[in-house]
Amino acid sequence: MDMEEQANAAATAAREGDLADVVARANSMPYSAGARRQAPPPPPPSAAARVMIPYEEERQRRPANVACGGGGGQVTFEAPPSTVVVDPYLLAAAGGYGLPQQQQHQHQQLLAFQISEHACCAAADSDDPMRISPPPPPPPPAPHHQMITRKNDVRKVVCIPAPPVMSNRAGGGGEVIPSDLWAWRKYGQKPIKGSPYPRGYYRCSSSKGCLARKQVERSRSDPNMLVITYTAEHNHPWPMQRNVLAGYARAHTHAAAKKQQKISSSSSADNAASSSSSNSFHVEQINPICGDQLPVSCKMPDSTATAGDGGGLLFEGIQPDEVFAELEELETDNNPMMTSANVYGSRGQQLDAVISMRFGGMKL
DNA sequence: CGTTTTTGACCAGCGC
DNA sequence: GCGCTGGTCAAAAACG
Repeated sequence: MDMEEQANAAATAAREGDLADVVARANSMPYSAGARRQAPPPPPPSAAARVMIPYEEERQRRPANVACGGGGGQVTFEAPPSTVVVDPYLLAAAGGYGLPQQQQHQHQQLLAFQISEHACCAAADSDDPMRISPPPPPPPPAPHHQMITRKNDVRKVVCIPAPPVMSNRAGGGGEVIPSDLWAWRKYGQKPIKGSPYPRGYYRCSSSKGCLARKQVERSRSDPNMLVITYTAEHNHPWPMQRNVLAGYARAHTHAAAKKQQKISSSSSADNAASSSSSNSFHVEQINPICGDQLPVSCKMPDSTATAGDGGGLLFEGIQPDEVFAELEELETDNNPMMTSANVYGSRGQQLDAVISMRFGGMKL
């Protein structure tokens, strides 16, 4: 299935006011303006998808049972049970922190998609699902079968639908990523051999001394998927207050961004949708623990898009559970496939958009 | 002033 | 040992 077509279709439907499609539309929206100086845009996705990468060999040997919904086609393969772990910081990244305990628990259930050892990204990278599902015969374990850092750090890999490649987009060679609740600061970017897309390196800036890092890159074979690799853990439960304005706007207030904002403002409905969708993303996921295919719409807060996210501004003036309740009502009323446990607002701005969707007479 | 992004340079792990 | 590659550092520039 052509994910780009699907994204476009979703975007079109979203403009018509359907909530589910609005959420889906988030996937196709640019998340932020990156920075100015940038590498030339990556080659067309189609070309990238055909690139045979060094990881292919390893991928074919990989056992598994974890499916990764790629916004379209899903690839199922096996993953070592031990790798299926729900990480606190990942849960927080998905909105787990700050929620009532019961909701956190529910959230954790829904977020049991965390897949370590790049199982998910392997699926995302795969340009030939049939090669993986049904799984190939169990291969002999490779010495470095798992995508582990050279320092033997355990990594957790999460695949999320990515915005379409924007040729004029700045930030990581056109890379535009959704952020989670944490504050990330980009500290490096490298072109990766075999991939037309650069990899961005981020570290947690919410707290000094936090070792948490993440790497963000587009899937080699599926540009519509972002592969986010988390390394190390946060040593703090919640993004701390900080001055997010300094430097932050750099990635958001460039002429191009402003220009685009101007254009998009022509439609108020469109505007509301974009202000909301541009701050969230949606994950079609499968619970790897029970193996059940539980499509979960996980609308994660995206405070700011790229690394400079305003973790410290979370739930500004609005209680999380308050919004949660609203969203629960909203979702159960309009989209049984979505649950309140996986829909969040992270900032006043985003929540305003969400709430306006709820009360603004917008068709949902 | 504090923070961020960008980017070239540097360092370390791995394979040959 | 050497080269390749990935990961990190740090200076410069920019922003509110």
